[in-house]
Amino acid sequence: MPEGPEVKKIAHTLNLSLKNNCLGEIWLSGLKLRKEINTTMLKSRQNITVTSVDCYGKVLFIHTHEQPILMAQMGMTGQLIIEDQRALLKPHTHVRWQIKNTSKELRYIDIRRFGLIDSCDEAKKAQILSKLGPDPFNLDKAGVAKITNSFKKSAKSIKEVLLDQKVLVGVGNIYASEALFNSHINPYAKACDLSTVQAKKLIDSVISILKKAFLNGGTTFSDYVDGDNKKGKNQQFLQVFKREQEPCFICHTNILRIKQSGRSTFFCPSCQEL
DNA sequence: CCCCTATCCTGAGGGC
DNA sequence: TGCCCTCAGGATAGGG
Repeated sequence: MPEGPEVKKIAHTLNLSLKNNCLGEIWLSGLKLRKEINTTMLKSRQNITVTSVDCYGKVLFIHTHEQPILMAQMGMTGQLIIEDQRALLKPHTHVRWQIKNTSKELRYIDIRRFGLIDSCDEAKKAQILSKLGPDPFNLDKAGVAKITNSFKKSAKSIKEVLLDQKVLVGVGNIYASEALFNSHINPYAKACDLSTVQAKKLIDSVISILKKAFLNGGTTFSDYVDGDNKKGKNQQFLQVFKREQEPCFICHTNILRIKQSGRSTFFCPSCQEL
């Protein structure tokens, strides 16, 4: 569910409430997520102080005084929230960490169980990051060149390439459609056919759209909430996503929905002519 | 190597 | 009311 801006917002809010706090007793539902949770590892992580929470793309890291680092991926419906110990448990709560010397706990909730709770040491983390593309939230010239180069090497549609976390991180199904609309690029266009100017414009659109989404607290359609259980506001500002058969805000042509690799893409056939 | 599909899950919503 | 279908913000294994 959450894309880059949402995960970044979760990391940001969790960092504020977890930093310098100690994760205490842990409770597990016992159900399997995308992969089996390593119970032994998690139990060995009890009574460890959190130093910071951050993320790279859609992967969230809870750093602690000792390794390994806790790692979370939210999949489609994952939530990582701080709640009062006595607050009613949401259905599908799978992991709870008591936060020592407070009345709060950290909870992982995941309806569809496509997420992951795992751990890694610094070496494994570096290995994971090395397989991922540049981060639009922190892009330098080399990063832009790397992304442009990936576009040039792919005959797949630009929409599909934007979703590939090896090309760049943080773009999911919502922001792929939004970025293509913003840069007037047709989602069917082959990535390798983009001109240098188009590629540059698209990368700029991705950066501004992800940053704006983060500042708006993320996009909430059904489940997404940040670490404080707060919904986002960015859904109010979407231009094409989930607007099938509604008029384009620019030219009033009806927005179309198509399928690419089994996933919906929304675009304006007039503003984004092939 | 690339490309495509099926798959992991639950729940909401539409048509009949 | 219920049943069956499609759809959903992600990522990966496995076949061709």
